[in-house]
Amino acid sequence: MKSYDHKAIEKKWQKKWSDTALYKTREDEGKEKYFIMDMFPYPSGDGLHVGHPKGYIATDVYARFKSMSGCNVLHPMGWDAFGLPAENYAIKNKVHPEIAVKKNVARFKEQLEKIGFNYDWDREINTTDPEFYKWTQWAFVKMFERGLAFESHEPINWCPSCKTGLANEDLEGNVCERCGTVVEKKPMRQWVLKITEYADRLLEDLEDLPWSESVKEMQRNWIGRSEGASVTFAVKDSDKKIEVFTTRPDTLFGATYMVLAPEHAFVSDFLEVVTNRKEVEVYIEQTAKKTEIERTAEGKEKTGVVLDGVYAVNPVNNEEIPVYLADYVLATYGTGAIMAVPAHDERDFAFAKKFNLPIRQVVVPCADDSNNPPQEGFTEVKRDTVIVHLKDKETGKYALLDWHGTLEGITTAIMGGIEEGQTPEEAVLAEIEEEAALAGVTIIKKLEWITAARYCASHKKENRLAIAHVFLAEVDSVKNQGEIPEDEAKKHTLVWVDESEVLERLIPDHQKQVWSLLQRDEALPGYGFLMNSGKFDGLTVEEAKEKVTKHAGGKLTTQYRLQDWVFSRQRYWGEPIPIIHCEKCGPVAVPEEDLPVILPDVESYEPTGTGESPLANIEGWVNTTCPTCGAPGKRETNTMPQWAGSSWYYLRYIDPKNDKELVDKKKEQYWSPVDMYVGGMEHATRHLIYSRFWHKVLYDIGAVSYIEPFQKLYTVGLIQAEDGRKMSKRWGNVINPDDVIDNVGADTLRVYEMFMGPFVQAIAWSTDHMTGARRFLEKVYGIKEKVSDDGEMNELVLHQTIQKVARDVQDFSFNTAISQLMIHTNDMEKRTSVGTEEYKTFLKLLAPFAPHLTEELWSELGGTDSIHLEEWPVCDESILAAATVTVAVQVNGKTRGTFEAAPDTEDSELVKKAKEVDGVKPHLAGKEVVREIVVKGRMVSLVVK
RNA sequence: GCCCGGGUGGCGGAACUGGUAUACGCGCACGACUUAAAAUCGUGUCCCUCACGGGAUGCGGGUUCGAUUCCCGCCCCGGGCACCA
Repeated sequence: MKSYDHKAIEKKWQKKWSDTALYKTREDEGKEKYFIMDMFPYPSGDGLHVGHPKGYIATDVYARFKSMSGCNVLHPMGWDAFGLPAENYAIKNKVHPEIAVKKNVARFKEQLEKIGFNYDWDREINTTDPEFYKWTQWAFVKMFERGLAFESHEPINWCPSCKTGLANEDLEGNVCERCGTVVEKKPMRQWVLKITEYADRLLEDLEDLPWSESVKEMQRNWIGRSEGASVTFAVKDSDKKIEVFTTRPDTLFGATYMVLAPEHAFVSDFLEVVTNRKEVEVYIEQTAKKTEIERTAEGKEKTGVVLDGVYAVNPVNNEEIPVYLADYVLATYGTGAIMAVPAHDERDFAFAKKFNLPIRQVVVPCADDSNNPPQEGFTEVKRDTVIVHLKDKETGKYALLDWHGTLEGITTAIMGGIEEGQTPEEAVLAEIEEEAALAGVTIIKKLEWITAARYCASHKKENRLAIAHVFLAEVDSVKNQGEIPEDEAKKHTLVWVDESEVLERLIPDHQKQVWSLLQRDEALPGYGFLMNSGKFDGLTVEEAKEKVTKHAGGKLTTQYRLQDWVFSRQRYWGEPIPIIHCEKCGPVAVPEEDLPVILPDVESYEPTGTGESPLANIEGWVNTTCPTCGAPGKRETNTMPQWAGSSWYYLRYIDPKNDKELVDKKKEQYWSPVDMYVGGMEHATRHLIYSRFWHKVLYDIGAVSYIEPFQKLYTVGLIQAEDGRKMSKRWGNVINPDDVIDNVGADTLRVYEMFMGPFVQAIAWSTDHMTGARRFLEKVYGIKEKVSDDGEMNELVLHQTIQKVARDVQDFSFNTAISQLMIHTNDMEKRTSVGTEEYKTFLKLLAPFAPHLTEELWSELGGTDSIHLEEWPVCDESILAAATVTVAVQVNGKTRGTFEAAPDTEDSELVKKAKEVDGVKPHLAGKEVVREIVVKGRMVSLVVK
């Protein structure tokens, strides 16, 4: 299916364009500015990601459109080509990182030019350029001076294969992202950035960003803010104290034991005191050996050991409770210690069951009956009641009551009040006797919780709070069922239903809840009011939180899941951390005038294997003098992670050659923030949080003028293999873009990738569907034959297309933009001739999508300059406004016909016309029109009786 | 388990702010051209019905003159976090 020679055309124009940027970065007066960025590498194999150029094509289309629309466009290339892939390549092929980067960039450029990507390459920067990383080091020094960068000796992840330390972002689960080896824990000195200090701002400023909800939500989860209280427990016969964090201070009275993280430092304080020291030490050792995978692979099965002889004192009631070590408590979150409330926490519940610890309910789950809600101003009355689910052993069915009269519509289990002097069990048997006339009943389970419901007894002007004791009972057979008394039968009908239907038949929420609790063996949900809590009984959970905290002498606090950012690597590669260690002064920042600290030449830049950076072996580099006191000092040999440069590189693109400051303030104010950032979902929680943090630090030190770096953010949907799986060399299902370009051309590839579906959505590649894109371009090419100056014009379709393509490209809805271009093409194809002006305008609209073909046709039509430097066509709104509209007519909500009308037709005239439409008349015959609704330019809706 | 996103023909998908559901493309069927095939062009293509008409946007209910769109309950798929107290 070859009707135009894509190879010749594409080659010709790529050559002509090679030294012309099709959208040069400009700062022309009076033009709108646009700063567009993407982060995807396109080249595949050899250490780079296997991928498709969808992201780049999209930003390219967008940039061309903006440029043609008269905007100043800044569109630099992404970052990944210079980062981790290059490093991997360097290590694997034993070449210097700088060479690896150069190779990658050259290749990157070549591949992008193949798909018609062509712009101002002079702005590019990369990590090996000291002029660039000087400013990364500069920012680090500023952080150090503000206490935001500090040293720490926490255990870190160690990859035994790469022989290097890894931060969380280098891991997938607990597996090294680069080599797939399971990592170990190893204590090591690290530089850490205090990102937690920015947690609240990172969270709050998220609100106003026009990002997709899912990315925002991921960041919120990642930061993981939770509000609660910190409470201190004294230790019996000791001056030690244990502080815990809890989100449920309202359940303090339910704490029946305490748990410490086994790896937590303060555990050793207790070793002297415990009477089972051996056992405790064994457990600590076992936990340390377990990898994180083992810990989670064991599921939620709880393990732990008691600290015999150690008791904590609950500050709310001075109760002495045992203390355990268990690995379900993490040393890294909160204080590394918890109070355990088994009645109201899943994990504590599971642990308590396994270790036979007491479970004390302190919150009664209480639901307001939505069918019969409590009324304002009624007297509050409390009743003790029983609810019993009765099972017929023979059939397996359960007894339910369908209520009549005032309770019509309600279906419940058998229930009733507990009379004076009755036990709940006696009440159960009595109710079954009364309501079901059954004897020979056995109670088989009593729910360990009590529950409650509030409802309104309107006839007595009472709000009732029913405290319910819940039971499960069985009857051998219903054969000897007696006569149900008349007064009971009047109130309700007894029905027997299958177990699977019980839940859906039960009507007030409380009844459903009771059934669910009876089925499950779980901790209780987190709403209701307090019990077993002394003077706080009866308060709601919300009311109690602050009051109980105060009573316990604790304070309300906030915790985050987000941890500080481990910012050092033991590698050659990367920006050296600009610190000098002096024996007298400690760690001292390298003065600004001595920046950048440049990587020395080195024979082997592979990891040393000892955990130290290869730089540590270069004595001439390591030994220096302290900038403060002049005494001998040693340089920091750790280097920064790849995230360092990528956290702010977008700012450097604005002003890549500046040697005076990070970025010129005026230029920064002009171009910032990035208007459109396109990347992958994998950046949602790491790169995008790190950049936001870095940017906010720069804002705080006055280097930039906006609090957020990126405005619109689009995450590109993955192109899956034709079989619906991920493209992977392992599966052999990879579609190589280079082959596609060879077969059908770069233009077809571009059109197809933009047309295949919504930009953000993951879609499977389909070579079949791609033929549609090729056919479309062939039609466009074919129409050229009938183009003439006096050819036929369809202004309406043309201007509709101008409008829709502009709007859709703006919204990144490339698929619908192309759809409209196809509609226009089909329209031109049906005509015998096409006017030159219309065709030329159409080509301009198509140009961003199919740059080579449109450039060729443009020049054939006499264009001397590039079509990509033309101006974007302007939509003539008056043509659209003057077009007649099709008005639909609905009768009682059903469409019965349509008619054509001028857009400015009066409402009354539209109604009159609507009533005369053929398909409508029979539906009006003999009926009265009671309502007429007119939606201008769209429809008339008639309601008849 | 918790949170987020989604469910529309045989397939990819479209539908402005509640206003003619199924645009555009792929596929399929029939026809034209051809000795023939491919390519191309034309016509048709949600389901039931000869028709009138009726029914369909995961399922059930609600609000509305009118619901893919809003509300309530459920099912399924995708993704994120996950012993985070």
